[in-house]
Amino acid sequence: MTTHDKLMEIYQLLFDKFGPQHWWPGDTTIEIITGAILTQNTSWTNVEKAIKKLKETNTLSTEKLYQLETPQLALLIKSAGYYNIKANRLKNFINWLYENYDGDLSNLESLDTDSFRTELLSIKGTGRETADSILLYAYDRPIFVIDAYTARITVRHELVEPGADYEQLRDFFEYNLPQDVKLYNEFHALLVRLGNEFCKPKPKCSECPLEKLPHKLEIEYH
DNA sequence: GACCAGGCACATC
DNA sequence: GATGTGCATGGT
Repeated sequence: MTTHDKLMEIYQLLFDKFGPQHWWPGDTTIEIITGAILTQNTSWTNVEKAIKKLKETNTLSTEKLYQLETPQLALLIKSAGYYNIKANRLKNFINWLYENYDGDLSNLESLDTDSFRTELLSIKGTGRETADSILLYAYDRPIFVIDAYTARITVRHELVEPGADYEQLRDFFEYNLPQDVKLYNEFHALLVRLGNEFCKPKPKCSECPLEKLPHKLEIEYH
């Protein structure tokens, strides 16, 4: 059995169990980007409250976010946690957009994926997962997003070595799967769903849809 | 009350 | 390059 087959078996089990996840859970490009920054090390339910607040106050647009003072923005996104840092990070992105791309998110569409990723990573507060989430979920680029759940699941199932870093994990998925935006989108969303419900630090393997696949529990991702 | 959550930058060695 | 720390709310 090839690694590709193992990954597709996992994908099929997850899809059969959970069905389509309809990611990213947001309508507009700026909503996806905002969500990607706000969800850093934070549960989505907390982010939802912050997004709701931004919508209620009509501030979830590039123009309004650009006009808002950082302390005002921090208050609006309070429920997402780390709100001072995240207000700065969101402003960093918006300021970068205005300084380099005329404040227009559609001007980013013409970038090739490699330069796009490099540029995103140059913004303070936009790390690899945030950049890759924006590339895949806001701009349909074939980048496989890695997060703590994805790392934990693949390590526990002994698909990668413990201690594999972000780029090694991303290479692993992209090398062993076809370059398919729809697949990357759904697969990562399903892995997060699995992580949320079963593959916790203290796992619930007896109810897990991957229960019958080989796995170990003592391995943890860092 | 402890533990966890869809990271990231920065300091220090 | 590897490791440790601050950042903070809200659900279980």
